[in-house]
Amino acid sequence: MNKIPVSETVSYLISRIGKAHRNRANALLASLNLHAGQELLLQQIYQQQGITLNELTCGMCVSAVTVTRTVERLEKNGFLKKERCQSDQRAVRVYLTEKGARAVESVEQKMWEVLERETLDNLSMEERVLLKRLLMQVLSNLS
Amino acid sequence: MNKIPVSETVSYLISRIGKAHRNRANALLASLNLHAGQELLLQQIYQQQGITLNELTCGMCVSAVTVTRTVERLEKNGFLKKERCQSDQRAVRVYLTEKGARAVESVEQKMWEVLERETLDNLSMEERVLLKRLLMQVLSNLS
DNA sequence: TCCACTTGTTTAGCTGGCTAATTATTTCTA
DNA sequence: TAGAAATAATTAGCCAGCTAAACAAGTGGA
Repeated sequence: MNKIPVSETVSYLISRIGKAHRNRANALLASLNLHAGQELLLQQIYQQQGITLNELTCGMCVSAVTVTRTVERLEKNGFLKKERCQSDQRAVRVYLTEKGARAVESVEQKMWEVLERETLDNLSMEERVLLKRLLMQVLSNLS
Repeated sequence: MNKIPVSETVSYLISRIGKAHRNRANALLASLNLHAGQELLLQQIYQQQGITLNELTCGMCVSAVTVTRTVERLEKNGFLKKERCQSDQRAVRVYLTEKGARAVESVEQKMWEVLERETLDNLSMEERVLLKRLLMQVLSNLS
């Protein structure tokens, strides 16, 4: 039962990769005046205009508080508009503005594609497929 | 050149895993009144009593500001003590208190081992070795 | 119908991360 | 040796995440 040091564990690797990956995403988003958390949210609204905050909360695996505040800042910066739901006055629906829609469209080019290319650099096709399969199992383990 | 949706990329998987992993680490640390960022810092001090804030900054791949504030909070909660360096009055050296040392020792049992076991659940030995190798390449790509 | 419960959102207050700018000290160099 | 440059830490102010607690609106049952 010879223990391996923490710095040699897969868990430690994951925490380092998570940070490096987020840092890189933020750097790529900086030119669009967006942050990583904001981008995922805009993307969801892009796919479903009029989505409610509660639906955003579920879809992003993030607390409702975080959604409220992120939406608030994105509205202040002109990326989206809020509107209270007619049929259920508790709920708030959000819609992308033109600025918001343009941002989502250019992010795919400027961030996700670059990030994916950089992440998978130096890996063969077989290794990429394998990595994806293993990571899906890890995500399932942690969820 | 048929594009795959963002939600099918390895990058997206990594961001989801990063969050799930951090959440699980925080949950395991909660009983010790620690957060994930604080633990890594205490661990470094444990390995090198009297380490300076600047050395901590380099070792953790984190900004100097974050180190200053995390150290401040950990000192307030009695996990460590600060002391100005004699030979270089600019630098600050930090030392674990007994409480801090006990915390580091129990974290290894209560967090890292559990986290590693959960992370690698349902993977064979060969898959674990492979996953580690692939993740080391990814980390290298992103650093 | 009215009260209890559930649901959607928000407020308050915390940690963790960042950049930019400031302060204090050391080091280097003209 | 005096002044410029580099280094270590801090302050101010931002975004992202969280829990706990409050509030408002809908739902259901006695």
